This record gives sequence, structure tokens and C-alpha cells, in this order.
Amino acid sequence: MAPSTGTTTGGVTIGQAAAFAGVTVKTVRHYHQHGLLDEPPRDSSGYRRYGSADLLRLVQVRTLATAGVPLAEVRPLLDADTEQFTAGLVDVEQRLTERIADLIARRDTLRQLTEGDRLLLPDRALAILDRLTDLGFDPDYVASQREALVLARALAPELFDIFLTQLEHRLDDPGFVDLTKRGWDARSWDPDDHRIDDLASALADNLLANPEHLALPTDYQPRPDDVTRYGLINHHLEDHAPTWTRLNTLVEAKLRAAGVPIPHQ
Amino acid sequence: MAPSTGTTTGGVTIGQAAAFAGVTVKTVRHYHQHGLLDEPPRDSSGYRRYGSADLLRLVQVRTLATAGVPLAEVRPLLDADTEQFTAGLVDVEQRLTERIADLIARRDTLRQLTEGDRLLLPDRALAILDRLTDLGFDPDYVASQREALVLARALAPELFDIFLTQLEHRLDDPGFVDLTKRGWDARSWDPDDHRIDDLASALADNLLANPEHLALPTDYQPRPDDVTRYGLINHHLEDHAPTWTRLNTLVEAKLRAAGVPIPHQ
DNA sequence: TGTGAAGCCTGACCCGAGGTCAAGGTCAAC
DNA sequence: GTTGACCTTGACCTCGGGTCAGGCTTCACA
Repeated sequence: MAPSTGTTTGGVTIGQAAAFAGVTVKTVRHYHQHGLLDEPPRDSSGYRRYGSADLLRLVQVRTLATAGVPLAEVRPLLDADTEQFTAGLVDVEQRLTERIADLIARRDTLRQLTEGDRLLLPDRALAILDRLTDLGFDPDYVASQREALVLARALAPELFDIFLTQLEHRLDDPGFVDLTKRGWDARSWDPDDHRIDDLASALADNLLANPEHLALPTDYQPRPDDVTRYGLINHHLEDHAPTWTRLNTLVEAKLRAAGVPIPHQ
Repeated sequence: MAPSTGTTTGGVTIGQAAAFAGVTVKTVRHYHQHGLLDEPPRDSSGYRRYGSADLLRLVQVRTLATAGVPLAEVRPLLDADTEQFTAGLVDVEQRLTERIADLIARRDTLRQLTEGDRLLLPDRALAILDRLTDLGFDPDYVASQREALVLARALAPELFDIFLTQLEHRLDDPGFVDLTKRGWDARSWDPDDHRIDDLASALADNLLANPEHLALPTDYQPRPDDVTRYGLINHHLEDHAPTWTRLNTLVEAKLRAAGVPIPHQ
């Protein structure tokens, strides 16, 4: 409202003004640079001198800023009339509420990660991994399966629960469990080992004999990038076991020959 | 255990990888630049090619990042063992909680500003301003007092409630109210008008005759910058009324002569 | 087989709300 | 007259990416 100073001392320095308002000197200069605060008069050596009106303005700006009003909106708000002022505050408050809700959601996610004992998977998937360990699978195999599940959840969330159901059914079948263990042992075989063909046949027969091992929802709608996505998931283990590439290829060929659609795991 | 593409093609492009992970291409490159993700191999034309292991890592990074883990902490966290991983998550969660509490405090402040009908003052101060209006004070005087109170709250928060109590006592005294109104009228007088001396005497007498108009807490501890702070508050009105400088000076001199310490208002 | 669109590459600058030097001028006290 | 605190401007840093700009590469369609 009024011009600055007018008192006998000519006003206080920027350091005092900042201290009174509870901010740093840099912050006050920042407000000047961004037009929130008019520059006060300078004394003979170029120092800024703040009068009571300048301090009042600084306090007003500071009050709004600490309340969460973005700096860009402070000046329009202080220049506005009562009605616009209140409306502006309500608007800012709403945006703050949104940010709070977002942060709370993140925290909840974090808490789930922490409480879920270990990495990035829901309880149901963790139970399956525990069951693999209980069934006597190699810890390295369990670790690989964990990775494959993480990947599956991200790349094919719409099928993730289906995958889990398939896995549960398969682990209920001792025959399948046995074949899988043999498949794991096969990772160190020579890629031309003829036992791989036998194993692939046995695996394909098992899957075809147990429809719930491959069950998909009846309303499943394929997506154009399915091949890429399932390829990445299914072949993740192959990075650790080159022979698996051949085993996988053989099993797939047999399944396709029997008319089973991709995807499966 | 199934279809093919992954190993034979050498992986997916950055755009596909980003789409699978639900982020933008720029975000993936950002993660490379900051060492969160190793650079995958390039194809013959220099394009990045992401394999399943790269995608797995991207998904892990993304999960932590969306949960609110600062990017700088993602890599150490993913490289840590289970124990450190959990400890790290708990730490991040705690910091998130602090930020949430801070934002909620800001929102509460905002809400008080909105509900408090008008600018930057607690209810008790607003009641006093309303009372000034009811007592017939000039709206300009009320506005000036509002500014002085805002300034006082910021510059002397430890005395703000005391100031309000003094004001309440003074407004209970019709004699003081009358003198104050005359003082307001005096703002347009000539600074040498002899009535100013009379008014100053009457004001000082009134204050001295009513100790509660000047009451300070018995345990009040002066601070070295008191003179500056009270000077700014007391003289704020003088910007609008030069004659007030003289009136204030006279009243202060009389009070000091009577042994009353600054501060007062 | 050409062509246009879409995707990829790097590099540079932008946001908010200040923090942190750097290099120098000024002031008050000893 | 020197020391140390305070003031000046200016430039670069944060964090999590967004948004061009300019130049290649690849893909789908005619």
C-alpha cells in the first residue's frame, strides 16, 4: 500500500528483514527476482533498506508460501479482492489434498513391499515360491522363478493371476513337479542330448493331459504384442541355461501341433 | 518354458520396454544416465536392445520409484541384501510420512486462512478488528491496525498475545477509545499544531492511569533487537500520517519519563 | 521401390523453491 | 588497520523427468 520506510533509521537490512520473517537472505532476494516483493530503496552503499510496509508484504508472502501456495500464485492472490482470495486458497488447498493422497498411496505401496517380506510380489506369488522351496526345488530355480513372476506381473498384469492359478495346479501334480525338476537338471546337458527330446515329449504330454495346467479365461482377448511379451517372460530363464532354449522350443512345437494357443507358461 | 522371439531377435527397443514398464522413453534414458539401469547392448544401427533381464531390472526400479524411493537410493537398495533392503524401505517410508505430515500441516494452515474469513490473523485478532469497526472507527484506521497486527505477529510472536490483551483492555475504556479517535483525526493536522501536545499528554496520562493498558508479563526478557522490532511495529502507521511521528514521539517520551519501559503499542 | 510416418539417437534447456559457492564491496568493533 | 560479519551480483546445483531440435533408421503402405 504505502511506500517504504519513512522512519528515522531508514529501514533495516536484508539480513534483519529475513531474520524477522524467519527466512534466509537468499529467499528474500528470490522473492524480489520473481516479482513477489518490490525492491526497497537502497542506501548510499547499495544495500537494500526495508521499511515496515516492505516487511508487512514479506510476512504476507511468507505466510502464503509456507501454507503451500506456489510462489507464482502469491502475487495475484495478494492483489485480489476477498472473494478471489478465498477462492484461490480453496483451489490451492484442493491441490495440496491431491498431493497428500498421492504420497499416502506411495507410502502404502512401500509398506506392502516391506511387509510382503521380500521383493515386489503379492502374497499369493510368495506362497508359491515358498512351496517350490518346500518341494525341494533348487534355490537357484526358485530365484529364477521369482524373477519370471516379477516380469510377468509387469508385462502381462491381466494374466498374472491366471499364471498363478496354472502354477498352483501344476504343483499339485507330482508328475509335473518331477518333470520340472528333471528339466532344471537338463540345463547343464549338451543341447544335442537326446534325453531332451524325451523330456520335452513327457512335458507336453503332461500339459495336454491336464487341461487346468494350461487353462485360460474363456473371454481372453489376444493383444498384438503378446508374442513379444510372453517370449520375454518364458525365455527369461534361458539366459541362465542355454539348453533350455531347445527344450522350450520342442515343448512349444508339440503344444502348437496339438492346437494349444499361446500363451502358456 | 515356451514361445520364441526373445533370444533370436536380441530384445525389444526402448519404446517397447518403456511401454511395458508403463513409463516414457525419456524416463528410461534418464535411468541409464543416472546409473540405475545398465546400458543394454546396441544393434547395428545404434538402437538399444532390451532383454528380459534388462526389463526385469527396469520393473524393479520402477516399482521402487513409484513407491516414493528417491532415485539416488534405488540402486543401493536393489544391490543390498534382504535385511538392508527392508531397513532401507522402512527409512524411506518414514521420510514419506514426514513429508505427508508437513503437507497436512500446510493444508491446515491454509484452511485456517480460508475459514478465518480474511488475511493472516487468528480469530482473537479478527474479533478485535471487528470491535474497532463496531466502535465507529474509520475503516482506514481498522485496515492500518490490521497491518500492524500482522507485522506484530511476525516480528514479536512472543508478545503478540500480550498486545492483544492490552488492546482488549484499552477498548474497554471509553476514555481511551475517544482519545484514539482524536489521535486518528490528528493525522491531518499540521505537525506543529499545539493540540498534538495536549493529546499526547492525555494519552500518556490515560495509559499511566490504567496499568493493564501497558501490562507486560513479569518474566519478560528483553532481546537486543527490541528497539528495532517495536519501532517497526509502532511506527507502521506513520507511513500514512506524518503527524503521527510527532504524536508517538511525545507519548513515548512521557512514558519513559514516568519509568515505563518500551515495548508498548 | 519409393515415400511418409513413426521411432530412435544425442544434446540442450525448462520447471519450483530456493541452496551453495565465488569474488568482491561495506561496516562496526577492537 | 585489521578482522569478521554482512552486503552485492552472478552462476551453477538440486529432482524427476518434459519438451524441443536436428538428424538417422525402420516399417507399412502404395
